[in-house]
Amino acid sequence: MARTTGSHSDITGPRIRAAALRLFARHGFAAVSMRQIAAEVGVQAGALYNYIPDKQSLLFSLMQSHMEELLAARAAQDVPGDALARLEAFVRFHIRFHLERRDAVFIAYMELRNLSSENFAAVEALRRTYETTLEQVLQDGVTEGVFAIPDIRIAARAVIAMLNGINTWYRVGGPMPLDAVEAVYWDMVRKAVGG
Amino acid sequence: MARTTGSHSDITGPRIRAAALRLFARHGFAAVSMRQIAAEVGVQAGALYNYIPDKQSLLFSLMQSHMEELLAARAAQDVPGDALARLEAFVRFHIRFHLERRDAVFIAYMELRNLSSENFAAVEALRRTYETTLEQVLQDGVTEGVFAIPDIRIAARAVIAMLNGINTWYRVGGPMPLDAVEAVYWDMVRKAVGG
DNA sequence: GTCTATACCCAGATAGAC
DNA sequence: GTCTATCTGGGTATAGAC
Repeated sequence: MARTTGSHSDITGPRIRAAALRLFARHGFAAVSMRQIAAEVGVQAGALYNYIPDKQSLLFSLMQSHMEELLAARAAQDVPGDALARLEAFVRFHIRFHLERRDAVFIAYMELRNLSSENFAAVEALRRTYETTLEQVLQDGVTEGVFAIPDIRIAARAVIAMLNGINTWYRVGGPMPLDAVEAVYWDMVRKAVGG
Repeated sequence: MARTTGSHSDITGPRIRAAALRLFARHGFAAVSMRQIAAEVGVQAGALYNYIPDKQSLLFSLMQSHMEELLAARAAQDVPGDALARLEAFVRFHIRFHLERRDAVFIAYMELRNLSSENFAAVEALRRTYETTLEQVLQDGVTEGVFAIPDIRIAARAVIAMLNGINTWYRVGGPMPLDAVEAVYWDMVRKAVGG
């Protein structure tokens, strides 16, 4: 018979993170209480502090993990090749990765102002690194003569902003297959950079 | 000599709205207290309730006003003409309007989940109406044969998302003139729709 | 219309028993 | 590692004097 009290260190930690991710995404960091998170996990509020030093560290940890997973996945995905193919791969990767992690993506964009300045700087550095991986592809394409882009940095931001917009309206299981979404956005991105 | 207490109904109301707009944009709706707003205005918290029924009505009112001003400005700006010119006008209008009202724009996009379902529906309808004014231009351009767009609705959303991204990085008074920003984004939008 | 005072409730975080 | 109990502070909103 299961104990209702005792040691659960290896499962409670991840469950706290999962519950916080869901609740922060749904209601916002400031609107979610530690007691709500604890209730979702099935422990008392005080028990959370065996796993996290405070609420804000929990937020930062969630954002940092998300960004690091994003960067790792991006690094594994960006294989050598011509710039046009690499840009298409970026677009499709970005769409899929971000649709698979809506909660984390939502938090990463909406809760930046709830980070301390040091934590903000750390997350911002990771975000900037991701942006740079796209800039590199765009720059290579310009060098190869296949892209026509007046401002690389702005173009990278514009592409990412455009793709991030998908999360606000696309519903998995809806009428439009993911492949079709990718194709439509890839068409627009390709044209926008003159490819 | 100025009274420190008494009647100020015609100035206190707007000051409450201005303070709330600024504080909500900076710290988030849930993180801002009525006491903070009152302190910013220079009254006690209880006095706020002479002007607003509750905190959420204040948020809704700010968002609704913003969207209505946006729609009014858009209606005044969209003059007849060829689709390419109207699209350029939309892009330049959207950029300028949104950069001039960063706080309201930020709130309108970030605080939707803090609205009651009725209030959310009202704001969403206004947002959708704005989106439709862009769709109309895109549709006209396709009909005229000057645009090549696989999906009008997605294209409109993509353009708006791309342009909204400007607010996250552009700083008025920074190294880049507004004209240059408009030109770069117009170049990308024009190409993206095949114009 | 604004004030003071307060009702009522919940927040984050900690202490010490088990 | 989790519990119960609690500290301390602050939240929205209202009541009634001025």
